[in-house]
Amino acid sequence: MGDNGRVTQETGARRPNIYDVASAAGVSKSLVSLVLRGAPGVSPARRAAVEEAIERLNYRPNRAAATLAGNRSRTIGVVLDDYRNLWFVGLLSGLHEQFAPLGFRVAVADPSFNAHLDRTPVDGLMSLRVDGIVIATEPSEEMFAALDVPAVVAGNRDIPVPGADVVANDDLVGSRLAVEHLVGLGHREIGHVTGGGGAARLRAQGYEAAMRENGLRPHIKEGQGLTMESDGYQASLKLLDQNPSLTAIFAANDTMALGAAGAARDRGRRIPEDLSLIGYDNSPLASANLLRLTTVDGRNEEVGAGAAKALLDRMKDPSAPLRTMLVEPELVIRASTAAVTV
Amino acid sequence: MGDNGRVTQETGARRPNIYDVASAAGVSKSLVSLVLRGAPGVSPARRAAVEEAIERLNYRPNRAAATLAGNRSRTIGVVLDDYRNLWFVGLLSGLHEQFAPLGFRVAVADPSFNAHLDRTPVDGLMSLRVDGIVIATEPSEEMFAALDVPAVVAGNRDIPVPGADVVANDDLVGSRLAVEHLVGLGHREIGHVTGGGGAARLRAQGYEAAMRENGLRPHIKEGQGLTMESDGYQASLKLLDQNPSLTAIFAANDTMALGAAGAARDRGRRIPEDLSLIGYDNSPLASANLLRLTTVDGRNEEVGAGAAKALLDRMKDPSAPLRTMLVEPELVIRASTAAVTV
DNA sequence: TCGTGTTTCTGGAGCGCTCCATTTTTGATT
DNA sequence: AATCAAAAATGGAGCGCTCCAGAAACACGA
Repeated sequence: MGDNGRVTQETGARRPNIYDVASAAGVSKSLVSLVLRGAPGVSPARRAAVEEAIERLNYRPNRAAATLAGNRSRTIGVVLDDYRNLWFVGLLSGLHEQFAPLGFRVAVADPSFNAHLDRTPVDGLMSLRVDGIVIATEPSEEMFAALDVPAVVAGNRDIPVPGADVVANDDLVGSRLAVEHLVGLGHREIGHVTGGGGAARLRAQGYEAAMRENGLRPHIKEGQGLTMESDGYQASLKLLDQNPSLTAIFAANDTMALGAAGAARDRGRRIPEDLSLIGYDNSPLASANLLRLTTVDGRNEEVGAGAAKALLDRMKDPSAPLRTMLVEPELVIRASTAAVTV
Repeated sequence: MGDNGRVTQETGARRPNIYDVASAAGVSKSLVSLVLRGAPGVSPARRAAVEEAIERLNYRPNRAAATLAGNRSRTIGVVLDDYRNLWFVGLLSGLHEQFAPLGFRVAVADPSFNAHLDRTPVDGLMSLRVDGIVIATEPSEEMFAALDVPAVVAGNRDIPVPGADVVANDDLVGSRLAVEHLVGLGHREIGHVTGGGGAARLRAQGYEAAMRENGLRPHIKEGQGLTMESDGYQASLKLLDQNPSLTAIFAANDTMALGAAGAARDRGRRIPEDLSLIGYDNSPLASANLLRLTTVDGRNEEVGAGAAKALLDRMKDPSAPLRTMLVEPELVIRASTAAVTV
């Protein structure tokens, strides 16, 4: 008993391996391996027999063994910084879209988790023997010290990196889009709220340049912490209090824009009637009906797809010169910006 | 040249393995293995020698080999459903907090990714040879078909599961907290917006029961799709239009509450003056200054910690009876609810 | 000095695959 | 039917570890 038909793994029952499948299908283990990897040059009859045996035994390949034997994991590691900032969602789907058809998996690591076991998330991925790494957080020296496979930095382009290609949206252009949209609506007194972190730095820089080009005086307020909602709120309050003539705020990202919207509400400024507001990222937040936020779309899916391509190129030719690829951002106009009322 | 001091891995240079470390430290590979695993009973002198060699050679253990040889990966897999619904963030940190000290990693899989390579995310984790699985999405039959290690379902408790413990917040109690808070503020006409999915179903059920207990008539409106912002918006619009006398809305989660807030604004209802609003999850969204949303905190960190404990218990004793553990939710009162004005 | 237990250290076997060189089978062409 | 190239299938070696049984080193009292 307990052994009939489809095998339900009971305690102690050894998991079937490639040899079990081979003998069940009446072929060699090597042939099973070929079928598993979808290799060409296997006769349809044998392939079907192997597949049937796999199904019947409820066989699952052991990826640890495959990785060890092949010295490659067919996995791409992605280093994230914070799950709460949703820009990575598009990035992941762009990466996945490119890698999946090639048989590569995408594995995610974030710095806060597993910190006890590895010095950096890169360490963790290295010991998984990933075939490539996408760094979607602010890159640091020690990450690159541990690096041993092709890498590409996605999203951050202000920090010079020793040995990685860079793919990002063009934050400078994005900021210009935002400023010019507001200027086109007649705004002259435009504030910017920002925070720590690479992309934010570039966005502030782009804002400042665009303002000067338009002959306008920049007003930048940096939140205490990073680029969270509360930082956007605090910075916006200060901005509004110090410059009552402000008619528009450009926030370094949508989350900070949410904070800015809170500050506007608390200061009795209606959006967009009394204050235009514009964000960055085109996150799910921006399309919420309460905000209907005009925002800069960094096209993170394209950034992800570009990162995937850069990684694949580098895996083919590790000695090719390092490249930086910039994705052109787009302005998404919703209801949080309006012509300035005199 | 290119061989001085700290070894920077060049193309073609074989990665150091446990034997390289052993001979560099003048010990056996077995001793290196012991040091790597932090085993007791290694003399301080040898331990130091090994650690020095590891550092000098820039050695990284090969987890594939360790997993294969030990027939365990010291990794717990987590199946997520959607990165955009942030309730999982607390869950992950609760899980991690418990597992990290025990030397277990936490690996995340989500259904949409790697779908081409595996039939279910559980398949993917199984071939990684995870030592346990936390299912943080709506469990399905086929997930359990592939299962071969201890599993616990976290967050969803309405679906009966064949072979897994369940840890969740008590949605029925949470809904009651919400309704009673509103009733205490004098509300009688309280609507509920909900959507598809297990937790939502229970929350609606709890709402209905609590309403009836208080002698009130329930008003439930389900969005077209799932439990996203737009579903909350649409359902709330209908609710408000059909029941103009409504003074409060309880949303199945914070994201839907954001949608409800949009609907309220579009119908000229101020929050909380004209309409009280209450959410569920206590996500980062709820604390945003624009919303200051009263919400039910499902205490996801505790759910995560509980799931970890359940999993560890089951790893020790696979034959123990299945358990369901419920975490008591808490009401977080912010500024979106107020006494009803007559 | 010699046991005798305890702690520390070691070599061998084997985990389940991939890769490769080789063998077997197939099928086209004389 | 004989020959030969191409296609399909195979067996062996080895990836880098863990685990285990046993060897070596050490501690301590008789």
